Amino acid sequence: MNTKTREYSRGALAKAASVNIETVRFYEQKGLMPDPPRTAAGHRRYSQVHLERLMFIKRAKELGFQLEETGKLLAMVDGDIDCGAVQDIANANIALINAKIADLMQMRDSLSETAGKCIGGHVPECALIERLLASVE
Amino acid sequence: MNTKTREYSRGALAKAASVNIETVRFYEQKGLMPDPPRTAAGHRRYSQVHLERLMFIKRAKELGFQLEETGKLLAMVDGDIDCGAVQDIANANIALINAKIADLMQMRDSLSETAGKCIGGHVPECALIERLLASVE
DNA sequence: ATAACACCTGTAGTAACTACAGGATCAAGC
DNA sequence: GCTTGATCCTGTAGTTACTACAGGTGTTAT
Repeated sequence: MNTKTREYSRGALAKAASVNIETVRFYEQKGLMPDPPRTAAGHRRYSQVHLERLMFIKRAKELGFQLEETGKLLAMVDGDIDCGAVQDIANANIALINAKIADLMQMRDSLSETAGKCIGGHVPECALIERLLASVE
Repeated sequence: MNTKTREYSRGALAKAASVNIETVRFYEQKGLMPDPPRTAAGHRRYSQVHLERLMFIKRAKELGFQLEETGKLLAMVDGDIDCGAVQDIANANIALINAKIADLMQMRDSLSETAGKCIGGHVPECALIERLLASVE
């Protein structure tokens, strides 16, 4: 537990969380981050709370959550946490990720199989191009 | 070989290739598809050549090529084919796909490991939320 | 003739940012 | 106290690969 209440400018917050400075503003626009208090001149002043929240979003992203799902998770953190609901969101995401992986593996296998037949060089007989041309009918 | 020179409206072409009708216009805007001849009233008239090209783009997409790369492949089809250059594009794409797969697998493994610890129910102790909250410092 | 459909254009929306431009403010050094 | 350079502010546009509308014109079938 740290009781020290550090403050951050937008740039400092972004740096502390290792995200792009513009991303912070973007998350505010999207409602994922709260509008921070401002200095008299209108500069944003963030606290540790904001940094935690930004890190939360970043970690969720690293686990493949879309911002919309991340928003749902944050809403639960703000309200009350339903571990069952969280599990549902997680499982849906796992299914989505698995589908993407399957798609990509299909692409890769198909592509590398064809590309493996390429003989190289400046010639008109190219296995990959032939495959893509595969005339209609 | 079919010598029958069928003609297609935009909708018919899209249907023949199983792509969205708007996608055809989009590919024309991007320069991947040539501007087709028009009827007196300005309606596009496509031929078999256009259908072949649209199918080419569709197949390239199925192999994971971005439109820009697909454009390069098409340029070679229009000019002269360098199988070595095609191979390079293909290999770059395979590397890209593999990187995406690795990323997604990392996400999935990490996520399913954590989600597996969730006990479900309407409780505050949620393994996934805990992990995302992981306080700073 | 009229209805229903397909086509035309331009524009805006999607996801998740990123990158300006043009101006205001801040912090540090002298 | 003043200057200078960094950082901040806002609004807006660009990225990828489409998709979806609105409001109007053309085509086709009955």
